Amino acid sequence: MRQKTLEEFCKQSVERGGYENKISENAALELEDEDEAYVTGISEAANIAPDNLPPSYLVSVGYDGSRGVAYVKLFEPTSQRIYLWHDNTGHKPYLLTNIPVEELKKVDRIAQYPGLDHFEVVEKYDALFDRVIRVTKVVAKDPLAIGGKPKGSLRDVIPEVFSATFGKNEEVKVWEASIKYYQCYIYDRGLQPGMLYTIKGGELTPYFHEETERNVDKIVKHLSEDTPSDLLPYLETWVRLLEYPAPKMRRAALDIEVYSPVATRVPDPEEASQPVICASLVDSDGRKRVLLLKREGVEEGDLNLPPDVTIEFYDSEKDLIKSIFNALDEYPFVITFNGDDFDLNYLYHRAKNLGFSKSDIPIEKGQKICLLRYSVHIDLYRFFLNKSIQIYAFGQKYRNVTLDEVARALLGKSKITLTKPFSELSYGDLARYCLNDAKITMELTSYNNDLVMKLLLILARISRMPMEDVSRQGVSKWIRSFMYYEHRRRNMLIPNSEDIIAARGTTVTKAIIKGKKYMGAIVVKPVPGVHFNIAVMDFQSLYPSIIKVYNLGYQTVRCVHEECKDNLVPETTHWVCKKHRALESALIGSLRDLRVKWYKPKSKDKSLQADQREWYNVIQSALKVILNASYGVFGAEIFDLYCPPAAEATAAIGRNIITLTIRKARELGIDVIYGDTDSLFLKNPSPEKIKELSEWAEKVLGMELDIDKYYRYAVFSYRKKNYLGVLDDGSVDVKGLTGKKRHMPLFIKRYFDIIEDILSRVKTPGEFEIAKKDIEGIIRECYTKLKNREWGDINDLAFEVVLGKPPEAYTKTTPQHVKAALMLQVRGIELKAGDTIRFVKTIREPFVKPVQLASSKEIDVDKYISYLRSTFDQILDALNLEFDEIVGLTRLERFM
DNA sequence: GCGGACTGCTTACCT
DNA sequence: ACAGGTAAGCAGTCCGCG
Repeated sequence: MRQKTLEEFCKQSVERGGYENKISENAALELEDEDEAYVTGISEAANIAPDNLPPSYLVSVGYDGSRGVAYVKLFEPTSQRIYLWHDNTGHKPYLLTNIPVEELKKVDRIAQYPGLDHFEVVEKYDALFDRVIRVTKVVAKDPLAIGGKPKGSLRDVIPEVFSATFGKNEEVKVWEASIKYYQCYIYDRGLQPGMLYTIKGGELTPYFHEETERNVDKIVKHLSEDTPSDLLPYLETWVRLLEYPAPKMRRAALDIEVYSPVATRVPDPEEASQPVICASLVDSDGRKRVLLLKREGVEEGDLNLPPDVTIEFYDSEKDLIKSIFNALDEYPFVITFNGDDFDLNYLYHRAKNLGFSKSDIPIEKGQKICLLRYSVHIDLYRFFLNKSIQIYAFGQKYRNVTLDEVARALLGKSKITLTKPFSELSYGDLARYCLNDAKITMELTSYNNDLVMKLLLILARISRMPMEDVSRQGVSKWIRSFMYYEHRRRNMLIPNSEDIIAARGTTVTKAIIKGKKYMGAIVVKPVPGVHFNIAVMDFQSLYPSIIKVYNLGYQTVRCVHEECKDNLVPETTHWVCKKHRALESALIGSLRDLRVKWYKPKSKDKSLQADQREWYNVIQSALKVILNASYGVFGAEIFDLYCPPAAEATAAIGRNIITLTIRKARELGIDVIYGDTDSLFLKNPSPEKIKELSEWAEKVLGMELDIDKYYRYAVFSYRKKNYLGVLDDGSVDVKGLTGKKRHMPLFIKRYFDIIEDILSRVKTPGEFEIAKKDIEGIIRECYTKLKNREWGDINDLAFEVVLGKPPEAYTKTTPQHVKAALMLQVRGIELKAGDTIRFVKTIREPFVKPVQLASSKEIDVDKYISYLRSTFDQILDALNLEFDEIVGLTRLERFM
């Protein structure tokens, strides 16, 4: 019998659109006419996964407190529904300790502990000391007995009881007691979030798709030649996780508006004292609903919304909220922008205030998050706030994480600007505003062929985390999670952070920057001037490569074996194990190889179909996000496998590699113009020389050194991290130059852009001389305009600087933007960390003013001219031009 | 009391 | 709440100065 292809699943789901639940959906629609008791959402029984459930994606795992077991959420792509499956294997939470069972049994506080289940003796591999140890597994009836109770869970009680008596010879140890129970469940059962499962005889059973499996084999085989053989099993695991396609994920975006008596105040969701007056639901099938609360004295306004929008009026707020709740139960995925903090939080408390019973509220409120009982809630605010996502997945396209700015950057759409407070809006205006928010929220998950949803799925797979968690947590948690998973898979003890520090010590090099822990990368002093024909070479993911090739990890750096101590890391006193492969090295190394050798090339492979290429591009971006952070986490205290010597060794080897490579290049007679961390800028190298250098790197260093790009020419001053390069197609890379920085006044930026444009047209050294004259002219023009105070809009002179903390928190110094911020605050404008302050330079104390308060007369022209000078000097230096000479001419001219 | 040399703080950037 | 290195500008401090 032929299996359906996964694409067929997905297509089918689109066609049938998940309309299997017509009954409850209609019930929700008919609410208005019902006088009866509320129709509740789907009953839980309807959501229990039946036997032989069609292949379904495991999207979430949690703990059901009332049943005292773990549960999983399975997303069935044909019906587009979520099914729940509760654990029936008897898995229980536990911790590990070095206190023997007999000792534990002697103490009533432990032996009689209410939540205690039983003790076991287990063996674990202790990677820090390369030995197998016997530890006690303390098994509990519920997760709170292990950790998290304010009064003292077992993880606190055990050290408390034994530290006095036991502490003389050996320290009391408790391990693995701070892992969330549902993560523990994922690890122990080897579950793969984001992958396919079915239910067989009541058991949660992985589902393998033959065609995809064959594909996995093919890819692994293809890559097996140049992968170290011990990494092959890792490669295969990753490839399987990445190759299974993503389903179509039916979802609704929700946005609510709340009445507010004070126009400038957003009502506090914890109090929820004001009514919900509007809600919008926009779903992935294009359905759009606006739910409005009827209120006294509200104008109708223009209620002519597009024909695909359904407007529903509710006499009672309770009915309106009930209607929202029904939808929340229906959709497998619910999308919000800041729903954790506001929308769902507000609805939760508002429903409670209105007397909803617990079972009528589908929202499960945590400390800082809001989850849903039968769906997966994705709060896009949390996801887009993630720095790694912001930088590496979206290339810094947005800066501030607001719905408006993210939507502008990614979709080219924006929020509707309101001229009146919510309380004064007509139904029509309110509906339009709210609907627009829900629409762009939805679109943030659907643009680029559901990029964001696919990214979340892939990240859930790699990290082994529920989709809810992966969307809310940072990259260090993702990395920790897949590393913990691997510990459990290999029956390795997960060390405590202090165990790693105690066993491996700290760093031995001195950082260049005060306050940093160890020395980082090398930046080569550039050769100033204009250089034609520059080849930029770089090492493909240098740090992950080093971790792979040099076997770095907490287990291997400064290992316990005498015989490894001669395997030294350059410039340090650290050595690396020669006997065992570090877990980090295996996991990160295999991920790196996959990205470099498979997913990145495939994402650009024109012989593939567009949607396949797109899918591979999602995968390679996800890998990029993780790989980019993989070295950093070693050196981050907040990372649970923090290992400073491992981070230091990575950077030290990196310095060694770039240094050796520069030396080799020079030996080959190539001029190295510049280099930073993992890159080399080579002047006019012949293809043969490039090849030779690359082969040398491969052979001697075991590193892949490739051409990244060619610059027609590049402009360097003496400054590091500061250059301009013109590519063959005339596009320009500007790196680090002040004229491009975010905070610079638009007036200066505009002239900088003109110069950039002039430079982009230069093709030959000859053309350069003409360009120079043009540049001089532009600078003169800019200077004259300033001198004559002809800047037009004063806003164009504003510096835009972001507050790193609230204005009051600057105690050591008061920078200029803070001075301006304080002036605004005096006027009753509240400011917080992350707000951008727009200010101009003025002639009188304190020499700054927020633009809003400044007039053109008080502008300090000389200050701006000195900024002009320093900004353009970065380019003029390289062109052998002098700012003063250029503008001096004009002064002469003016006197003549 | 004031200017110059210096250090420190802060932001924005690069890899 | 991944790392360190660099540029730039301003704030604040110290020291010398008969």
